[in-house]
Amino acid sequence: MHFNQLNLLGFFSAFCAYEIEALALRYGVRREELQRLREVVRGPLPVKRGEILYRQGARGDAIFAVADGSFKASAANARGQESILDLYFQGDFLGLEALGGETHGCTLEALEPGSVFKLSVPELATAVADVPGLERELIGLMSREICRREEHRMLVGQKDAASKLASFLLYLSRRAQTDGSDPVDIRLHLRRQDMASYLGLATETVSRLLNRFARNRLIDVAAKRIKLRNRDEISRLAGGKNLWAAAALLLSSPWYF
Amino acid sequence: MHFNQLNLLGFFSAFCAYEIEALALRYGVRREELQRLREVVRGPLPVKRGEILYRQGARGDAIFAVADGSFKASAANARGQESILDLYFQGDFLGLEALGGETHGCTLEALEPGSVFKLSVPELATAVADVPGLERELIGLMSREICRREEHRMLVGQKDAASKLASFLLYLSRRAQTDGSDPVDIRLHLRRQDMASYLGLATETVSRLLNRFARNRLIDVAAKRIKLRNRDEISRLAGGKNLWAAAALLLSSPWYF
DNA sequence: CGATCTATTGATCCGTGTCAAGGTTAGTGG
DNA sequence: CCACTAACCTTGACACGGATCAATAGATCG
Repeated sequence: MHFNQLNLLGFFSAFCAYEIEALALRYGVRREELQRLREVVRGPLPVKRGEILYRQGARGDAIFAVADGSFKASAANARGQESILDLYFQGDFLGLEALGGETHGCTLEALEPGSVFKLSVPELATAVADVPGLERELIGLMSREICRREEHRMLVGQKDAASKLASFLLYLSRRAQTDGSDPVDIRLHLRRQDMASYLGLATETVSRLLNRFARNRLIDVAAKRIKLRNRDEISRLAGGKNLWAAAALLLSSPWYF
Repeated sequence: MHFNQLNLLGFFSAFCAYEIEALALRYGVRREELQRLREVVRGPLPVKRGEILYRQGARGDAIFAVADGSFKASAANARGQESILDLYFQGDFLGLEALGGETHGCTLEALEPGSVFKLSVPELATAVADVPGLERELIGLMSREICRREEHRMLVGQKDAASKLASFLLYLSRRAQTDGSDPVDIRLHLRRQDMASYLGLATETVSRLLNRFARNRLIDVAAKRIKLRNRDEISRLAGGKNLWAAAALLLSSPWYF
Protein backbone atom coordinates (compact mmCIF):
# COMPACT_ATOMS: atom_id res chain seq x y z
CA MET A 1 0.00 0.00 0.00
CA HIS A 2 1.25 3.45 -0.83
CA PHE A 3 -0.76 6.56 -0.10
CA ASN A 4 -0.04 9.99 -1.47
CA GLN A 5 -0.93 13.58 -0.70
CA LEU A 6 -3.89 13.86 -2.99
CA ASN A 7 -5.69 10.62 -2.40
CA LEU A 8 -5.18 10.23 1.34
CA LEU A 9 -8.15 12.38 2.19
CA GLY A 10 -10.33 10.71 -0.39
CA PHE A 11 -9.20 7.42 1.03
CA PHE A 12 -10.26 8.49 4.51
CA SER A 13 -13.65 9.55 3.20
CA ALA A 14 -14.23 6.29 1.41
CA PHE A 15 -12.77 4.59 4.42
CA CYS A 16 -15.59 5.55 6.69
CA ALA A 17 -18.37 5.26 4.16
CA TYR A 18 -17.74 1.88 2.63
CA GLU A 19 -17.49 -1.67 3.80
CA ILE A 20 -14.10 -3.19 4.29
CA GLU A 21 -14.62 -5.62 1.43
CA ALA A 22 -15.46 -2.90 -1.09
CA LEU A 23 -12.50 -0.81 0.00
CA ALA A 24 -10.09 -3.69 -0.20
CA LEU A 25 -11.14 -4.19 -3.78
CA ARG A 26 -11.11 -0.52 -4.69
CA TYR A 27 -7.71 0.37 -3.26
CA GLY A 28 -6.04 -3.00 -3.54
CA VAL A 29 -5.30 -3.13 0.15
CA ARG A 30 -5.34 -6.23 2.31
CA ARG A 31 -8.40 -6.60 4.51
CA GLU A 32 -6.45 -6.95 7.74
CA GLU A 33 -4.61 -3.69 7.15
CA LEU A 34 -7.83 -1.85 6.52
CA GLN A 35 -9.36 -3.27 9.64
CA ARG A 36 -6.33 -1.97 11.51
CA LEU A 37 -6.62 1.49 9.97
CA ARG A 38 -10.29 1.74 10.78
CA GLU A 39 -9.37 1.47 14.44
CA VAL A 40 -7.10 4.51 14.10
CA VAL A 41 -9.06 6.92 11.91
CA ARG A 42 -12.30 8.42 13.24
CA GLY A 43 -14.55 10.71 11.29
CA PRO A 44 -15.53 12.78 9.55
CA LEU A 45 -16.40 14.49 12.82
CA PRO A 46 -18.43 17.70 12.46
CA VAL A 47 -16.98 20.82 14.11
CA LYS A 48 -18.78 24.06 14.86
CA ARG A 49 -17.46 27.54 14.19
CA GLY A 50 -15.20 28.57 17.04
CA GLU A 51 -14.74 25.02 18.27
CA ILE A 52 -11.29 24.25 19.67
CA LEU A 53 -9.63 21.04 18.46
CA TYR A 54 -6.79 21.33 20.93
CA ARG A 55 -5.18 23.92 23.14
CA GLN A 56 -1.64 25.19 23.47
CA GLY A 57 0.15 23.06 26.04
CA ALA A 58 -2.14 20.03 25.74
CA ARG A 59 -0.63 16.59 25.19
CA GLY A 60 -0.34 15.78 21.50
CA ASP A 61 -2.51 12.68 21.63
CA ALA A 62 -4.19 13.10 18.25
CA ILE A 63 -3.64 14.55 14.81
CA PHE A 64 -6.40 15.74 12.51
CA ALA A 65 -7.00 15.88 8.78
CA VAL A 66 -9.25 18.66 7.52
CA ALA A 67 -12.12 17.17 5.55
CA ASP A 68 -14.00 20.42 5.19
CA GLY A 69 -13.78 23.98 6.48
CA SER A 70 -10.82 26.04 7.64
CA PHE A 71 -8.88 26.36 10.87
CA LYS A 72 -6.51 28.78 12.53
CA ALA A 73 -3.60 27.96 14.79
CA SER A 74 -2.78 30.61 17.35
CA ALA A 75 -0.49 31.03 20.32
CA ALA A 76 0.18 33.60 22.96
CA ASN A 77 3.44 35.28 22.01
CA ALA A 78 6.04 36.79 24.30
CA ARG A 79 3.99 39.95 24.73
CA GLY A 80 1.02 37.86 25.80
CA GLN A 81 -1.23 38.70 22.89
CA GLU A 82 -2.59 36.04 20.59
CA SER A 83 -0.88 35.69 17.25
CA ILE A 84 -1.94 33.57 14.30
CA LEU A 85 0.70 31.01 13.43
CA ASP A 86 -1.01 29.06 10.71
CA LEU A 87 -4.09 28.57 8.59
CA TYR A 88 -5.30 25.14 7.55
CA PHE A 89 -7.60 24.15 4.74
CA GLN A 90 -9.04 21.02 3.20
CA GLY A 91 -6.51 18.20 3.07
CA ASP A 92 -4.11 19.71 5.59
CA PHE A 93 -3.00 17.73 8.61
CA LEU A 94 -3.08 19.42 11.98
CA GLY A 95 -0.90 18.76 14.99
CA LEU A 96 2.00 17.04 13.23
CA GLU A 97 4.48 19.01 15.31
CA ALA A 98 3.34 16.99 18.32
CA LEU A 99 3.94 13.60 16.70
CA GLY A 100 7.34 13.48 18.33
CA GLY A 101 5.57 12.97 21.64
CA GLU A 102 5.59 16.57 22.76
CA THR A 103 2.77 18.95 23.60
CA HIS A 104 0.93 21.16 21.15
CA GLY A 105 2.58 24.53 20.67
CA CYS A 106 -0.58 26.26 19.56
CA THR A 107 -4.34 26.35 19.94
CA LEU A 108 -6.44 25.16 17.02
CA GLU A 109 -9.80 26.76 16.31
CA ALA A 110 -12.37 26.25 13.56
CA LEU A 111 -13.04 29.38 11.49
CA GLU A 112 -16.29 28.02 10.09
CA PRO A 113 -18.43 24.91 10.35
CA GLY A 114 -16.53 21.94 8.96
CA SER A 115 -15.40 18.41 9.63
CA VAL A 116 -12.20 16.54 10.42
CA PHE A 117 -10.76 13.08 10.59
CA LYS A 118 -9.14 12.32 13.89
CA LEU A 119 -6.17 10.00 14.26
CA SER A 120 -5.18 8.97 17.73
CA VAL A 121 -1.41 9.16 18.12
CA PRO A 122 -0.96 6.21 20.49
CA GLU A 123 -3.12 4.03 18.26
CA LEU A 124 -1.27 5.31 15.21
CA ALA A 125 2.00 4.37 16.86
CA THR A 126 0.92 0.78 17.32
CA ALA A 127 -0.75 0.57 13.93
CA VAL A 128 2.44 1.37 12.02
CA ALA A 129 3.72 -2.07 12.92
CA ASP A 130 0.77 -3.71 11.14
CA VAL A 131 0.33 -1.41 8.18
CA PRO A 132 3.38 -1.30 5.92
CA GLY A 133 3.89 2.08 4.31
CA LEU A 134 1.96 3.98 6.96
CA GLU A 135 4.96 5.38 8.79
CA ARG A 136 6.50 6.25 5.48
CA GLU A 137 3.37 8.12 4.57
CA LEU A 138 3.65 10.08 7.81
CA ILE A 139 7.18 11.10 6.90
CA GLY A 140 5.91 12.38 3.58
CA LEU A 141 3.18 14.36 5.33
CA MET A 142 5.67 15.98 7.66
CA SER A 143 8.10 16.89 4.94
CA ARG A 144 5.28 18.62 3.08
CA GLU A 145 4.23 20.32 6.31
CA ILE A 146 7.75 21.71 6.68
CA CYS A 147 7.60 23.14 3.17
CA ARG A 148 4.14 24.61 3.72
CA ARG A 149 5.31 26.42 6.83
CA GLU A 150 8.47 27.53 5.10
CA GLU A 151 6.29 29.41 2.66
CA HIS A 152 4.64 31.27 5.51
CA ARG A 153 8.00 32.11 7.02
CA MET A 154 9.08 33.70 3.74
CA LEU A 155 5.80 35.57 3.66
CA VAL A 156 6.22 37.19 7.08
CA GLY A 157 9.87 37.84 6.21
CA GLN A 158 8.88 40.18 3.37
CA LYS A 159 9.48 43.84 4.11
CA ASP A 160 6.76 45.42 1.99
CA ALA A 161 3.24 45.19 3.41
CA ALA A 162 1.67 45.15 -0.06
CA SER A 163 3.92 42.24 -1.05
CA LYS A 164 2.81 40.30 1.99
CA LEU A 165 -0.87 40.82 1.31
CA ALA A 166 -0.52 40.08 -2.40
CA SER A 167 1.45 36.89 -1.69
CA PHE A 168 -1.19 35.91 0.81
CA LEU A 169 -4.01 36.37 -1.68
CA LEU A 170 -2.16 34.28 -4.24
CA TYR A 171 -1.57 31.57 -1.66
CA LEU A 172 -5.27 31.49 -0.80
CA SER A 173 -6.14 31.32 -4.47
CA ARG A 174 -3.75 28.43 -5.02
CA ARG A 175 -5.14 26.56 -2.04
CA ALA A 176 -8.72 27.12 -3.20
CA GLN A 177 -7.79 25.69 -6.58
CA THR A 178 -6.28 22.50 -5.20
CA ASP A 179 -9.32 22.10 -2.96
CA GLY A 180 -11.65 22.34 -5.91
CA SER A 181 -13.03 25.73 -4.86
CA ASP A 182 -13.13 28.85 -6.99
CA PRO A 183 -9.56 30.25 -7.20
CA VAL A 184 -10.87 33.70 -8.13
CA ASP A 185 -13.78 34.24 -5.76
CA ILE A 186 -12.15 33.25 -2.50
CA ARG A 187 -14.14 32.53 0.62
CA LEU A 188 -12.23 33.49 3.75
CA HIS A 189 -13.65 33.33 7.26
CA LEU A 190 -10.99 35.49 8.80
CA ARG A 191 -11.14 38.79 10.62
CA ARG A 192 -8.81 41.62 9.57
CA GLN A 193 -7.17 41.20 12.93
CA ASP A 194 -6.33 37.57 12.17
CA MET A 195 -5.08 38.35 8.67
CA ALA A 196 -2.90 41.09 10.12
CA SER A 197 -1.50 38.79 12.75
CA TYR A 198 -0.83 36.06 10.21
CA LEU A 199 1.01 38.51 7.96
CA GLY A 200 2.83 40.34 10.73
CA LEU A 201 1.05 43.65 10.12
CA ALA A 202 -1.28 46.00 11.97
CA THR A 203 -5.02 45.54 11.52
CA GLU A 204 -5.35 49.04 10.11
CA THR A 205 -2.69 48.37 7.51
CA VAL A 206 -4.53 45.30 6.22
CA SER A 207 -7.76 47.25 6.06
CA ARG A 208 -6.12 50.13 4.21
CA LEU A 209 -4.34 47.82 1.76
CA LEU A 210 -7.41 45.73 0.96
CA ASN A 211 -9.35 48.87 0.20
CA ARG A 212 -6.47 50.32 -1.81
CA PHE A 213 -6.33 47.11 -3.84
CA ALA A 214 -10.08 47.36 -4.35
CA ARG A 215 -9.81 51.02 -5.45
CA ASN A 216 -7.15 50.01 -7.98
CA ARG A 217 -9.43 47.29 -9.39
CA LEU A 218 -7.11 44.50 -8.24
CA ILE A 219 -9.75 42.84 -6.11
CA ASP A 220 -13.34 43.08 -4.95
CA VAL A 221 -13.85 42.95 -1.22
CA ALA A 222 -17.05 41.61 0.32
CA ALA A 223 -17.87 40.14 3.70
CA LYS A 224 -15.93 36.88 4.08
CA ARG A 225 -15.10 36.94 0.36
CA ILE A 226 -12.34 38.35 -1.77
CA LYS A 227 -12.48 38.27 -5.56
CA LEU A 228 -9.28 38.54 -7.58
CA ARG A 229 -9.77 40.76 -10.60
CA ASN A 230 -6.23 41.38 -11.80
CA ARG A 231 -4.09 38.44 -10.93
CA ASP A 232 -1.09 39.59 -13.00
CA GLU A 233 -0.85 42.86 -11.13
CA ILE A 234 -1.20 41.06 -7.80
CA SER A 235 1.63 38.71 -8.79
CA ARG A 236 3.74 41.70 -9.70
CA LEU A 237 3.13 43.23 -6.29
CA ALA A 238 3.87 39.94 -4.55
CA GLY A 239 7.17 39.54 -6.35
CA GLY A 240 8.62 42.81 -5.16
CA LYS A 241 9.67 45.83 -7.14
CA ASN A 242 11.01 44.18 -10.27
CA LEU A 243 10.43 40.56 -11.04
CA TRP A 244 12.63 40.79 -14.11
CA ALA A 245 15.74 41.32 -12.10
CA ALA A 246 14.80 38.31 -10.03
CA ALA A 247 14.33 36.15 -13.09
CA ALA A 248 17.64 37.32 -14.55
CA LEU A 249 19.46 36.52 -11.34
CA LEU A 250 17.81 33.15 -11.14
CA LEU A 251 18.89 32.29 -14.67
CA SER A 252 22.46 33.24 -13.95
CA SER A 253 22.71 31.42 -10.63
CA PRO A 254 25.04 28.43 -10.83
CA TRP A 255 22.69 25.67 -9.73
CA TYR A 256 20.35 26.33 -12.57
CA PHE A 257 22.70 24.82 -15.13
CA MET B 1 16.25 -0.26 19.43
CA HIS B 2 15.07 3.23 20.23
CA PHE B 3 17.16 6.29 19.50
CA ASN B 4 16.50 9.73 20.89
CA GLN B 5 17.45 13.29 20.13
CA LEU B 6 20.45 13.48 22.37
CA ASN B 7 22.16 10.22 21.71
CA LEU B 8 21.61 9.84 17.99
CA LEU B 9 24.65 11.90 17.11
CA GLY B 10 26.80 10.18 19.67
CA PHE B 11 25.56 6.92 18.28
CA PHE B 12 26.64 7.95 14.81
CA SER B 13 30.05 8.93 16.08
CA ALA B 14 30.57 5.67 17.87
CA PHE B 15 29.03 4.01 14.91
CA CYS B 16 31.85 4.86 12.58
CA ALA B 17 34.67 4.51 15.05
CA TYR B 18 33.96 1.15 16.61
CA GLU B 19 33.61 -2.39 15.45
CA ILE B 20 30.17 -3.84 15.00
CA GLU B 21 30.67 -6.26 17.86
CA ALA B 22 31.61 -3.58 20.36
CA LEU B 23 28.69 -1.39 19.30
CA ALA B 24 26.20 -4.20 19.53
CA LEU B 25 27.27 -4.71 23.11
CA ARG B 26 27.33 -1.03 23.99
CA TYR B 27 23.95 -0.08 22.59
CA GLY B 28 22.18 -3.39 22.91
CA VAL B 29 21.43 -3.54 19.22
CA ARG B 30 21.35 -6.65 17.09
CA ARG B 31 24.37 -7.11 14.86
CA GLU B 32 22.37 -7.42 11.66
CA GLU B 33 20.63 -4.10 12.26
CA LEU B 34 23.92 -2.37 12.86
CA GLN B 35 25.35 -3.86 9.72
CA ARG B 36 22.36 -2.46 7.88
CA LEU B 37 22.77 1.01 9.40
CA ARG B 38 26.43 1.12 8.56
CA GLU B 39 25.49 0.86 4.91
CA VAL B 40 23.33 3.97 5.25
CA VAL B 41 25.38 6.32 7.41
CA ARG B 42 28.65 7.71 6.06
CA GLY B 43 31.01 9.91 7.99
CA PRO B 44 32.05 11.96 9.71
CA LEU B 45 32.95 13.62 6.42
CA PRO B 46 35.09 16.77 6.74
CA VAL B 47 33.73 19.91 5.08
CA LYS B 48 35.63 23.11 4.29
CA ARG B 49 34.43 26.63 4.94
CA GLY B 50 32.18 27.72 2.09
CA GLU B 51 31.59 24.18 0.92
CA ILE B 52 28.11 23.51 -0.49
CA LEU B 53 26.35 20.37 0.76
CA TYR B 54 23.49 20.73 -1.69
CA ARG B 55 21.96 23.37 -3.89
CA GLN B 56 18.47 24.75 -4.22
CA GLY B 57 16.59 22.67 -6.76
CA ALA B 58 18.79 19.58 -6.47
CA ARG B 59 17.17 16.19 -5.90
CA GLY B 60 16.91 15.40 -2.21
CA ASP B 61 18.97 12.25 -2.31
CA ALA B 62 20.68 12.63 1.07
CA ILE B 63 20.17 14.12 4.50
CA PHE B 64 23.00 15.23 6.78
CA ALA B 65 23.61 15.38 10.50
CA VAL B 66 25.96 18.09 11.71
CA ALA B 67 28.79 16.50 13.70
CA ASP B 68 30.78 19.71 14.01
CA GLY B 69 30.67 23.27 12.72
CA SER B 70 27.79 25.41 11.53
CA PHE B 71 25.85 25.77 8.32
CA LYS B 72 23.54 28.25 6.66
CA ALA B 73 20.58 27.51 4.43
CA SER B 74 19.86 30.16 1.85
CA ALA B 75 17.57 30.64 -1.10
CA ALA B 76 16.96 33.21 -3.77
CA ASN B 77 13.76 34.98 -2.80
CA ALA B 78 11.21 36.59 -5.10
CA ARG B 79 13.36 39.67 -5.53
CA GLY B 80 16.27 37.49 -6.61
CA GLN B 81 18.53 38.28 -3.72
CA GLU B 82 19.83 35.58 -1.42
CA SER B 83 18.14 35.32 1.91
CA ILE B 84 19.14 33.19 4.88
CA LEU B 85 16.41 30.74 5.79
CA ASP B 86 18.09 28.76 8.51
CA LEU B 87 21.15 28.16 10.61
CA TYR B 88 22.24 24.70 11.66
CA PHE B 89 24.54 23.65 14.47
CA GLN B 90 25.87 20.49 16.03
CA GLY B 91 23.24 17.77 16.20
CA ASP B 92 20.88 19.34 13.68
CA PHE B 93 19.68 17.36 10.70
CA LEU B 94 19.80 19.03 7.30
CA GLY B 95 17.59 18.41 4.31
CA LEU B 96 14.64 16.82 6.09
CA GLU B 97 12.21 18.83 3.99
CA ALA B 98 13.28 16.75 0.99
CA LEU B 99 12.57 13.40 2.66
CA GLY B 100 9.18 13.35 1.03
CA GLY B 101 10.90 12.81 -2.29
CA GLU B 102 10.95 16.41 -3.41
CA THR B 103 13.86 18.68 -4.29
CA HIS B 104 15.80 20.83 -1.86
CA GLY B 105 14.26 24.24 -1.38
CA CYS B 106 17.48 25.88 -0.33
CA THR B 107 21.25 25.85 -0.72
CA LEU B 108 23.32 24.60 2.19
CA GLU B 109 26.73 26.09 2.87
CA ALA B 110 29.30 25.49 5.61
CA LEU B 111 30.08 28.63 7.65
CA GLU B 112 33.31 27.17 9.04
CA PRO B 113 35.33 23.98 8.80
CA GLY B 114 33.34 21.10 10.23
CA SER B 115 32.10 17.60 9.57
CA VAL B 116 28.84 15.85 8.81
CA PHE B 117 27.28 12.43 8.68
CA LYS B 118 25.62 11.71 5.40
CA LEU B 119 22.56 9.47 5.08
CA SER B 120 21.52 8.47 1.61
CA VAL B 121 17.76 8.80 1.24
CA PRO B 122 17.19 5.83 -1.09
CA GLU B 123 19.30 3.59 1.13
CA LEU B 124 17.53 4.96 4.18
CA ALA B 125 14.19 4.14 2.56
CA THR B 126 15.14 0.51 2.12
CA ALA B 127 16.82 0.27 5.50
CA VAL B 128 13.66 1.19 7.40
CA ALA B 129 12.26 -2.19 6.55
CA ASP B 130 15.17 -3.93 8.30
CA VAL B 131 15.72 -1.65 11.29
CA PRO B 132 12.70 -1.40 13.56
CA GLY B 133 12.29 2.01 15.14
CA LEU B 134 14.28 3.83 12.47
CA GLU B 135 11.32 5.31 10.62
CA ARG B 136 9.80 6.26 13.93
CA GLU B 137 13.01 8.04 14.83
CA LEU B 138 12.80 9.96 11.56
CA ILE B 139 9.29 11.12 12.45
CA GLY B 140 10.59 12.38 15.79
CA LEU B 141 13.39 14.25 14.02
CA MET B 142 10.96 15.95 11.66
CA SER B 143 8.57 16.95 14.38
CA ARG B 144 11.44 18.61 16.23
CA GLU B 145 12.55 20.26 12.99
CA ILE B 146 9.08 21.76 12.60
CA CYS B 147 9.29 23.20 16.12
CA ARG B 148 12.78 24.54 15.54
CA ARG B 149 11.68 26.39 12.43
CA GLU B 150 8.57 27.61 14.15
CA GLU B 151 10.82 29.42 16.57
CA HIS B 152 12.53 31.21 13.70
CA ARG B 153 9.20 32.16 12.20
CA MET B 154 8.18 33.80 15.46
CA LEU B 155 11.54 35.55 15.52
CA VAL B 156 11.16 37.16 12.10
CA GLY B 157 7.56 37.96 12.99
CA GLN B 158 8.66 40.28 15.81
CA LYS B 159 8.19 43.94 15.05
CA ASP B 160 10.96 45.45 17.11
CA ALA B 161 14.47 45.10 15.68
CA ALA B 162 16.08 45.02 19.12
CA SER B 163 13.73 42.20 20.16
CA LYS B 164 14.75 40.20 17.13
CA LEU B 165 18.45 40.58 17.78
CA ALA B 166 18.09 39.89 21.49
CA SER B 167 16.01 36.77 20.83
CA PHE B 168 18.59 35.68 18.30
CA LEU B 169 21.44 36.06 20.78
CA LEU B 170 19.54 34.05 23.38
CA TYR B 171 18.82 31.35 20.82
CA LEU B 172 22.51 31.14 19.95
CA SER B 173 23.40 30.94 23.62
CA ARG B 174 20.90 28.16 24.21
CA ARG B 175 22.20 26.23 21.23
CA ALA B 176 25.79 26.66 22.36
CA GLN B 177 24.85 25.29 25.76
CA THR B 178 23.21 22.13 24.42
CA ASP B 179 26.21 21.61 22.16
CA GLY B 180 28.58 21.79 25.11
CA SER B 181 30.07 25.11 24.02
CA ASP B 182 30.30 28.25 26.12
CA PRO B 183 26.80 29.78 26.34
CA VAL B 184 28.25 33.19 27.21
CA ASP B 185 31.15 33.59 24.83
CA ILE B 186 29.45 32.64 21.58
CA ARG B 187 31.42 31.82 18.46
CA LEU B 188 29.51 32.81 15.34
CA HIS B 189 30.89 32.59 11.83
CA LEU B 190 28.31 34.81 10.27
CA ARG B 191 28.57 38.11 8.44
CA ARG B 192 26.36 41.03 9.49
CA GLN B 193 24.70 40.65 6.13
CA ASP B 194 23.70 37.06 6.91
CA MET B 195 22.50 37.90 10.41
CA ALA B 196 20.42 40.71 8.95
CA SER B 197 18.91 38.43 6.35
CA TYR B 198 18.16 35.76 8.93
CA LEU B 199 16.44 38.31 11.16
CA GLY B 200 14.67 40.16 8.38
CA LEU B 201 16.57 43.41 8.94
CA ALA B 202 18.97 45.66 7.05
CA THR B 203 22.70 45.08 7.48
CA GLU B 204 23.17 48.55 8.87
CA THR B 205 20.49 48.00 11.49
CA VAL B 206 22.24 44.88 12.78
CA SER B 207 25.55 46.69 12.92
CA ARG B 208 24.03 49.63 14.76
CA LEU B 209 22.17 47.44 17.23
CA LEU B 210 25.16 45.25 18.03
CA ASN B 211 27.21 48.32 18.75
CA ARG B 212 24.42 49.89 20.76
CA PHE B 213 24.15 46.71 22.83
CA ALA B 214 27.90 46.83 23.32
CA ARG B 215 27.78 50.51 24.38
CA ASN B 216 25.12 49.60 26.94
CA ARG B 217 27.30 46.81 28.37
CA LEU B 218 24.88 44.12 27.26
CA ILE B 219 27.43 42.33 25.12
CA ASP B 220 31.03 42.43 23.93
CA VAL B 221 31.51 42.26 20.20
CA ALA B 222 34.63 40.78 18.65
CA ALA B 223 35.38 39.26 15.29
CA LYS B 224 33.32 36.07 14.96
CA ARG B 225 32.51 36.20 18.65
CA ILE B 226 29.81 37.72 20.81
CA LYS B 227 29.99 37.68 24.58
CA LEU B 228 26.82 38.07 26.63
CA ARG B 229 27.43 40.31 29.63
CA ASN B 230 23.92 41.08 30.85
CA ARG B 231 21.65 38.18 30.02
CA ASP B 232 18.73 39.49 32.09
CA GLU B 233 18.59 42.74 30.21
CA ILE B 234 18.85 40.89 26.89
CA SER B 235 15.95 38.65 27.93
CA ARG B 236 13.96 41.72 28.81
CA LEU B 237 14.59 43.19 25.39
CA ALA B 238 13.72 39.93 23.68
CA GLY B 239 10.41 39.62 25.48
CA GLY B 240 9.06 42.93 24.30
CA LYS B 241 8.10 45.94 26.31
CA ASN B 242 6.69 44.27 29.39
CA LEU B 243 7.25 40.63 30.11
CA TRP B 244 5.13 40.88 33.24
CA ALA B 245 1.95 41.46 31.34
CA ALA B 246 2.77 38.43 29.22
CA ALA B 247 3.34 36.25 32.25
CA ALA B 248 0.11 37.44 33.85
CA LEU B 249 -1.85 36.66 30.72
CA LEU B 250 -0.26 33.26 30.43
CA LEU B 251 -1.22 32.41 33.98
CA SER B 252 -4.81 33.45 33.42
CA SER B 253 -5.22 31.62 30.10
CA PRO B 254 -7.66 28.72 30.39
CA TRP B 255 -5.44 25.89 29.18
CA TYR B 256 -2.99 26.49 31.94
CA PHE B 257 -5.33 25.05 34.56
C1' DC C 1 50.60 45.55 -0.86
C1' DG C 2 46.79 46.63 -3.52
C1' DA C 3 42.08 44.75 -4.52
C1' DT C 4 37.87 43.31 -2.82
C1' DC C 5 34.75 42.27 0.45
C1' DT C 6 32.83 43.64 4.98
C1' DA C 7 31.68 46.75 8.86
C1' DT C 8 30.63 51.20 10.71
C1' DT C 9 28.54 55.66 11.04
C1' DG C 10 25.80 59.62 9.57
C1' DA C 11 21.87 61.88 7.17
C1' DT C 12 17.52 61.49 5.24
C1' DC C 13 12.95 59.87 4.18
C1' DC C 14 9.28 56.73 3.61
C1' DG C 15 6.21 53.16 5.42
C1' DT C 16 3.78 51.45 8.81
C1' DG C 17 2.54 51.31 13.70
C1' DT C 18 -0.11 53.74 16.95
C1' DC C 19 -3.81 56.53 18.76
C1' DA C 20 -8.34 58.27 18.12
C1' DA C 21 -12.98 58.66 16.37
C1' DG C 22 -16.86 57.26 13.73
C1' DG C 23 -19.34 53.82 11.05
C1' DT C 24 -20.79 49.08 10.18
C1' DT C 25 -21.98 44.45 11.14
C1' DA C 26 -23.34 40.66 13.93
C1' DG C 27 -25.23 38.63 17.82
C1' DT C 28 -28.55 38.79 21.86
C1' DG C 29 -32.69 39.20 24.26
C1' DG C 30 -37.04 41.27 24.95
C1' DC D 1 -38.83 42.08 14.54
C1' DC D 2 -36.50 45.59 16.53
C1' DA D 3 -33.55 47.75 20.01
C1' DC D 4 -29.26 47.28 22.15
C1' DT D 5 -24.58 46.06 22.73
C1' DA D 6 -20.30 44.46 21.63
C1' DA D 7 -17.23 43.31 18.27
C1' DC D 8 -15.35 44.55 14.09
C1' DC D 9 -14.01 47.62 10.21
C1' DT D 10 -12.66 51.99 8.18
C1' DT D 11 -10.45 56.40 7.86
C1' DG D 12 -7.52 60.23 9.37
C1' DA D 13 -3.53 62.43 11.68
C1' DC D 14 0.89 61.83 13.40
C1' DA D 15 5.31 60.12 15.03
C1' DC D 16 8.99 57.11 14.82
C1' DG D 17 11.67 53.07 13.64
C1' DG D 18 14.23 51.25 10.41
C1' DA D 19 15.32 51.16 5.24
C1' DT D 20 18.09 53.43 2.10
C1' DC D 21 21.86 56.09 0.23
C1' DA D 22 26.47 57.52 0.75
C1' DA D 23 31.06 57.79 2.39
C1' DT D 24 34.78 56.00 5.19
C1' DA D 25 37.30 52.70 7.74
C1' DG D 26 38.69 48.10 8.54
C1' DA D 27 39.45 43.20 7.41
C1' DT D 28 40.81 39.45 4.37
C1' DC D 29 43.19 37.25 0.80
C1' DG D 30 45.88 36.28 -3.04
